[in-house]
Formats: sequence, C-alpha cells, structure tokens
Amino acid sequence: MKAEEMLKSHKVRPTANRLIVISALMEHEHPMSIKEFEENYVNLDKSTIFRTLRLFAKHHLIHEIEDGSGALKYELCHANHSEEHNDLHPHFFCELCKRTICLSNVTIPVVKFTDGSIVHSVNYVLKGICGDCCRRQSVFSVNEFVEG
Amino acid sequence: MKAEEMLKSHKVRPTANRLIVISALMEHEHPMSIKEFEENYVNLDKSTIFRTLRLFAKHHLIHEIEDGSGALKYELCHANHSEEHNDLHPHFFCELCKRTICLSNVTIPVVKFTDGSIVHSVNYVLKGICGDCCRRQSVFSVNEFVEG
DNA sequence: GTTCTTGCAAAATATTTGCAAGACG
DNA sequence: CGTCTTGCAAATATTTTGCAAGAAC
Repeated sequence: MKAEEMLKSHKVRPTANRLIVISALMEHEHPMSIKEFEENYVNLDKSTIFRTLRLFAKHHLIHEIEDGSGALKYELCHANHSEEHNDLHPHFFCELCKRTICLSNVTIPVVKFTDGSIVHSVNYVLKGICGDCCRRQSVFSVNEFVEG
Repeated sequence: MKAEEMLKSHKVRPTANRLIVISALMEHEHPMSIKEFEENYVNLDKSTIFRTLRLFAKHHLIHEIEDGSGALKYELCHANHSEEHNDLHPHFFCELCKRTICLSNVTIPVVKFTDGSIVHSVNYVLKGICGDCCRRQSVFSVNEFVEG
C-alpha cells in the first residue's frame, strides 16, 4: 500500500510532513525513535514528529514500543484490521549496538487474564546482546561485556 | 529476610540510605519509581536514590521494569539464586489509576530464541484498564477488549 | 472564515554526572 | 590514610505544551 492510501484509509489527512513520516516507517524495517526522525529528516520539527506519531498511534497506524533505551520507538502496524492489533510481536533490544530488532516471526505469548481488566496493548521486550554483536565480540568472554 | 542481611548477602554495604531504599521495596508490594521514593522519603536525595537503585540492579537485588509510564519502576527480585532472575512475571500498567500491578501468579511466557543472542532480561508489560477501574467506571464495556 | 497543521520556543519530566564534603573502614 | 558514599547543583535527554503564523478546506 502506498503512503497516501495508508493515511487516508485511517482517516488521517495526508499532509507533506505526515507522508514523510509514514514513508520513513514503511521503508525502515526497524522501529524508529523521534531522534532518528530528527536526524534523518532535518526539515522535520521535533514537535511535529511527536504530534504526528501520536496521531498515527491514535489511529492505529503504528505501534509504540518501549524497549528500555530511554526513548520510545515507533513502527508500522501490520494488523489486518485497523482497530485490532493482531500483529504484535516481541522485540529484542541489543545493549551493545542499541538496535531494536523485531522478532516478527514470533507470535507474542498471550497471558491469561481473567479479572475483568481491559488490555489495550502488549509490550514484550527482551534485552541482551544480539547474535551479531556476540559473534563480532567473540574475542571477549561473555562476562566481560555483561559488566559493561 | 531482613533488610541488612539482604544487602550483605549481595555484597552491598548496608548504609543508612540503602537500608531505607531496600526496606521500602520490601514493604511495598508494587514496583516503585524514583519519584515515589523522593516523595515518601523526603530526606533521600534524587541522585542517591538513582545510584542506589542502579547499584541494587547491578547486584541483582532488584528488577527494573519499563511500564511505559515514562519512568522506570523498581521492584525486589525474588529469584532463588542471585545471578539468575527466575522470578520474572508480567506487569499490568493501568492507564487510568497509573498503578503498575505484578501478575506474580503468572509465569512469563518464554520466547524461543536461537540465533546466538544472549538474553539478559525480559520485560513483559500489558497496558490497559485494570479491573478496579473498569468496575468503577461503567463507561467501558467489557466486550471491547481481547479477553486473554 | 473556520479549522487543521506547523514551527519555534520553552516548559515539564526523567535520567545522569561532577564535584567536594563527609562517612567509613 | 584511602576509598566509598552522599548531597547539591547542574547537564543531558526526552516528552510535551503554548502560541501565533500559515495551510487546507
């Protein structure tokens, strides 16, 4: 789906800025932080990015991911239906290369929940050292970089 | 276990401040933010709290929980062994009353992970409206959500 | 014209550090 | 003594808002 249709189908007016933001999210395969938008699209203002992403989230175009990096990350929602986030997957945050990786092949394990609570979203994040970093730094013992 | 033993057994020197912090964590059954410490223990300095908690986390006395409230939460680690966090459980963050509730009766579902990554920690947070708030506010229809 | 959107500045919130004084062993 | 710990102030980081100008309808 093209960027413009994407917005329209979620009842978001496709302004220039919004098209930039949604396109960026469609191109990148990893979740992006506000800072990342600022750095890569210099003419976008921080508060515009913030408000745009908040709007997108409200309209279920994107997910917010708290990966413990200190900054929220955002990624496209691939759910089939606009109101139902059925594309939830865990994320892995690498403490070395600071990347947040979608484990999109893994369905999020659902927790039984029976006390009348309403669940709006699920955030499942693993933290550690990713495979790439492990291999890259195999000269060091595992314990050395656990300690930082 | 008493506060002082707790610290000593994890090789943390039991200073007055640290005893206050660890005791607070032992008394409260819910995860606490730095702000909560500041407000409830006025003579504790913010940076002292911060450094104390960081130290505790490093020595596996506590867990850090990112519940999406904007501030990290901390709670006692009840794991059997000091190096192995086997007491991990999901948390539920209520968007209305802002409480973070431990679903301590639920074991965290483990994601298969096979590419050579090292997992240090797991953060599994559900967000929504807790049962108490739901009942209090009949505004929300129970059917609106994914009953898990 | 009215509403929506944006850019700029700045407030608000949270985390983190530098440094010197004090406590501890 | 030397090291660890603390309090204070301030830097940094991130999120969020106020407001007026501009764009869209």
